[in-house]
Amino acid sequence: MSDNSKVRTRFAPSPTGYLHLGSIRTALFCYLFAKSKSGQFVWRLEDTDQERFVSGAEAQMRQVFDWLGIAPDEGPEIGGEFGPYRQSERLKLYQRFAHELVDQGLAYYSDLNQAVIEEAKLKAKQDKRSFVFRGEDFDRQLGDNRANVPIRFRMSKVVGDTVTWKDSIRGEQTVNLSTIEDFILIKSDGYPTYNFANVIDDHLMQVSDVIRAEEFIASTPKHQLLYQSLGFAVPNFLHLPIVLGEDKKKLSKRSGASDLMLLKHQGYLPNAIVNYLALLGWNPGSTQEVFSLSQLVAAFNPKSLQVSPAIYNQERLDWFNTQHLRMLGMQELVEVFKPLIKDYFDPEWEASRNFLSNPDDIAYLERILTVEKDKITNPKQYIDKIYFLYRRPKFDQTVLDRFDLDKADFEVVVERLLAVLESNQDWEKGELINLVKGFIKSSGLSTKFVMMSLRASLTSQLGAMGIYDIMVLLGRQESLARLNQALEE
RNA sequence: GGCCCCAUCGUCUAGAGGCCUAGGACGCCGGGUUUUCAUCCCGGAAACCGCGGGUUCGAAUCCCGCUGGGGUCACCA
Repeated sequence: MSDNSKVRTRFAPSPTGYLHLGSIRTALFCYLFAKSKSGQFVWRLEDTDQERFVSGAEAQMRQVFDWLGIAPDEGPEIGGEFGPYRQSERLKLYQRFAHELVDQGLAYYSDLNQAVIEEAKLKAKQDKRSFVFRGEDFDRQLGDNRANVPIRFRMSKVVGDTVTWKDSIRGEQTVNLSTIEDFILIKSDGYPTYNFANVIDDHLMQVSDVIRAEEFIASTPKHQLLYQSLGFAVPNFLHLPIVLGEDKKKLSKRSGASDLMLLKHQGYLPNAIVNYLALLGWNPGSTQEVFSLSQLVAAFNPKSLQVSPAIYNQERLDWFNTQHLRMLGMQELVEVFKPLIKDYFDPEWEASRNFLSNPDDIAYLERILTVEKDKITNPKQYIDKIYFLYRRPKFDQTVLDRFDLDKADFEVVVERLLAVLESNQDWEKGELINLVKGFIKSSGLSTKFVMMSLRASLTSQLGAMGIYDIMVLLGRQESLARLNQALEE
């Protein structure tokens, strides 16, 4: 199946929970692979586990694709000529192929008691050897009632000693047949197992390249056997390395930012996440780091895919986010910040329910962002920094301690500063700079001390934005009020 | 434990026998710009290429062993 004109990849998650960064990266590579070859990217839902099914998971996945821009060409709800795309809606298909194998003697009904197998398994463990279940050892007569009886693949019918396949980035792989058990094709509830449904669907949906995570390498020999037995053409296989958390353990919900929607709420841009993920385990063959999705499609080459695991690193993601933040226009930037600001205020400030629905609020936000546009590196943290613009912070002795300012000196400066500033009506940036500079010069005080005093009075916090911008944004009345408040304390 | 996969700065990576006294990026440290914060700019430290053997005139690059890490051993995917 090396027909380049019909490249089709597929992302086939099970709806058992939220997609984490690792699986999203797998989806991304499937997408990039297909699109870089003008192929199709198919989304299939592997909902064959009735017990672990999580309703809402499918919708969440859809949301993720939409937000990231990794649009599947086919899938549940989306449709396509190879549907349905939910495995639970394809049960008859799997049954048909399973029965075909049974008729050929390549599979059999196996109603063996689970306890018997467990016992054999335990014994194998005691003997320090691996347990490989083969029906022959447990053969028994089956009555007429075959309902609720699982179907197993019959290994004894397979000819040869080994199975071999070629992984697109790992090379030739060989596994000894003796390590493969009579695995289950159809479960007793009539649903297919992953191993079986996967092969049937990839064939029926004409998938040319099976791109999935490393953890599936171990089950690939079973798939090979199935392709052979069913007489299906074998697609290309490519197993991606897994993504490890910062603790070097497999990425999980607990690894922090594994929930994409959480990242979204923290002001991370979809392009930044895509960019970061793409460069985690792949390189463009140049020193270029910043890419848009379409640039990634153009640059993508599976040959540069890494074969060893990569560790997720938030700081690097942050950097990519900054890069993509800088490329945004003002309107887009406002859209990023609107929900963040709203989230920040809503819980503590009832009156803010309507916050940002007022055009004045949007205009104010826009004024802030215009000043700060090229300085923001982390949206979520940034809100903390500019909080003082929205609400007057409490001023007390601890503020002075934080700034390492002497109380007596501080009061004298603020008092004199206040006199100078009050005399000014314009409150325009250039004028304020002249005023303060003039004051510094005539007073003979150090710039740092004066600026720090101003900063302490106006914001009560270290490190926000430039002083003059703060004064302008706050306005004359509020600025003077804060200076006065600092004096009273 | 069996089987399988992997191994270059803390992290993401370049490197497909001589271009490597190992390059880039994130982070970190130092300096400069900003008479304040941040941004930005410049510089620096950081991998004796996991270890040990080979092959070769020559190895991060090829081979073998070891060690370490990971995956997988379900009527889960």
